[in-house]
Amino acid sequence: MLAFIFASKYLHIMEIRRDVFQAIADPTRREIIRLIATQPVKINTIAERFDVTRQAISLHLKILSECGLLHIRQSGRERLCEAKLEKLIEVHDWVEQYSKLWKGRLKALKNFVEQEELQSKIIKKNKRNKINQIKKSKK
Amino acid sequence: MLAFIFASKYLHIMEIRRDVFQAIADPTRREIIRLIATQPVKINTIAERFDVTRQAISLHLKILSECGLLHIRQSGRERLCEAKLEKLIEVHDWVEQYSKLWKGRLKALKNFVEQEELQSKIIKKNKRNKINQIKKSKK
DNA sequence: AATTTGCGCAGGTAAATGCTTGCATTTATA
DNA sequence: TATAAATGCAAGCATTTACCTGCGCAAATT
Repeated sequence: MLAFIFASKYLHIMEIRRDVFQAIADPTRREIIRLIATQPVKINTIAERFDVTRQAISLHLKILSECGLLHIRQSGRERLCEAKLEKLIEVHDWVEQYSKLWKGRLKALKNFVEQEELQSKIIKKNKRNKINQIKKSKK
Repeated sequence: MLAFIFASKYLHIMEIRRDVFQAIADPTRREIIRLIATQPVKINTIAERFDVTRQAISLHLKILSECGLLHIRQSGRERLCEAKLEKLIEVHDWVEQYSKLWKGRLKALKNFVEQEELQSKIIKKNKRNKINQIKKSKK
């Protein structure tokens, strides 16, 4: 428990601020992942697709590489960037634990709404009966 | 196409820098989500669980709220934070499109490794036969 | 009515992020 | 061998982030 408090206090200092969640937070980096998802691509080719300098893209690639989302392979004077999509399992698993919760809730909500509808129908029916009774008694 | 280039150029200016990916990038915010995932919790109760000030936590809650991951409900002088986990669908779907790719690759890799093993066995077998032949001829 | 509790808001700081320009280095190629 | 191409590295800058302290205000509690 103490360790937990300690860890949470110094998390922003201790932790290498390069986890997968951090890496995919940036839209440019997500776009890079999309580009290299199916086949390895040269650094320059990636850079050409964006309107920022090659250096800026290089930095993004470094971040992605540092957190294990891609691997850079030297090939002559070129460098090929290959996606390591398995690293996304971390994110997948994290979301998955909550998807169970929200799916459960949606189901519960659906049941609730259906129950409400049923109740509302019964009330309406009773109301109609009462109105009919009043009408009858007026006659 | 032009629109895409334009969009990608000004993405970091145009975009409200508060998307779900950005929100879950911070470990403190992920921990907050964990705390309120199953039931609504008061702001102060959340803040007590961390070693930073209430104000810092309040800011995190604001960010989570702005991107739709939680809803703050006033209840007298208290404020209850309720998780809106459905918002994680965005992340879920994004990861899912790549999970298909990485699963496919792992399968391909498995096949490749199995093939390699088979090849290696055949080679070893051939080698063994040769050695035996040599041994035989020596005798 | 006075105090406590639960919060928001404003202003300030240090570090991180995202980008730039300029220069060095290695490897193909004319 | 000179040159072009593909890249890395370093220094600098604006913006954002993740904190902090201090203050104010309204709803409960005493």
